[in-house]
Amino acid sequence: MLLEERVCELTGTKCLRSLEKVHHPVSKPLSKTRLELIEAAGRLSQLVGRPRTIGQIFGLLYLSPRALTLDEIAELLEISKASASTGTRQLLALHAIRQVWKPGDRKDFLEAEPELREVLRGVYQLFFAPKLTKTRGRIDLLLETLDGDRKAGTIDDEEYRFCRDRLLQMSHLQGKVEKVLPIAEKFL
Amino acid sequence: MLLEERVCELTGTKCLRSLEKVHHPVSKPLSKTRLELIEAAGRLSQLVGRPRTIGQIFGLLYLSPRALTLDEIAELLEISKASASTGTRQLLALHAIRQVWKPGDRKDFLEAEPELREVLRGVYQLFFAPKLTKTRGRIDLLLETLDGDRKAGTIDDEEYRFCRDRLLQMSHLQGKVEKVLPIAEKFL
DNA sequence: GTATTCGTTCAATCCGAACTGAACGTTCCG
DNA sequence: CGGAACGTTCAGTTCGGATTGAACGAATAC
Repeated sequence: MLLEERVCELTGTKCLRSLEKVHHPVSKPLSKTRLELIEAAGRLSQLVGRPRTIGQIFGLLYLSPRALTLDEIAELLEISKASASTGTRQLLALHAIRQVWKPGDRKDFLEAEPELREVLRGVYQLFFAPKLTKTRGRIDLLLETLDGDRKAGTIDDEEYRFCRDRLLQMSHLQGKVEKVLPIAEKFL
Repeated sequence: MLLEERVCELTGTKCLRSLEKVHHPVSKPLSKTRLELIEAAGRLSQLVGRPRTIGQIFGLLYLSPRALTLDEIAELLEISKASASTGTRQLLALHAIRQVWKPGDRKDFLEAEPELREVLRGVYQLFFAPKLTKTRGRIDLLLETLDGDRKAGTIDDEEYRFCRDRLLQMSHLQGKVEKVLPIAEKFL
């Protein structure tokens, strides 16, 4: 096997790293279905601007009949344990997955929240909703900034009225979105 | 000024490129309000996984009392004309901005769609809706793949039933989302 | 005709987020 | 006590998408 000696620049310690595409010995090969869902979930995840790993981990767990450990996740997805750790913690924060403990085993076992509605709810409540309320504050701030701009003489009256009108429109839509989304969620 | 000679690797032609941070001579400095909205729109854009430039261009145009040309957009946002071009074309595809032509001027003038609801509608219809229907197809395909997995003996009956159940749940939620979103849009 | 002035396209570069290996803190076991 | 087995953290690297300069085609101007 082709190997490369690497020196950790921080500590000076050495390690060997394989240059070949290592084929991790998978405990039990994943079915085609699971592999495809993992890929699809990964794409979906990065479609909405999240790291691909997050989606992959959830996809893996969602089709997993039993809870998996961090090491199993890392092995099955062929990612580092570090990635698996950060990914699972993010998913835990979103309430998309849960930790379960098995008696007599120190490992954390992870399983997907089975109710997809809850997952969506978590993503909305903990990810989108905060951004929405922040946006509201920012628009209000912009209206003040605009008044400042006029007083400072940076803009003329026509531009002032124009911008004010548009900012108010933004504020209006923002308010409606904030009202409609929770209602829509009820109908899922 | 610090200059660097660069040779285009494709054609062998040479050019000088400034290494200093060039401070473009802005035709008319933007007001603080517009600058802040541009920044916020840029962040919002990359929050949902789109390039920052897209949001910035829309933000600029939305608070612009008059339509702007490609060159003005590039100059005001301090981005290349190439970026401005690709960005505006994406926004045009989403119906978020429009082209207007002024008699006796060869340039394209660009202005934001004033009705934000229309912008949202465009983003949904032309960006999200296609992904949603594709997802439906993909879930159906996964159900077939799952049958294949069982026949191939890759999975046992228990795993088959488990995965089938979860895939059906996905299908169910997907259907509901596809129904609810257009209705929610009506209420904006 | 040739020379500009547009917008677009494309290979190459750049940049930042995602990922990684190694170190670390903790807990459990002998 | 070690030391092994965990999960987490962090500096450093990788990598893919955003961005760019240059080339290009089309339309106009001279």
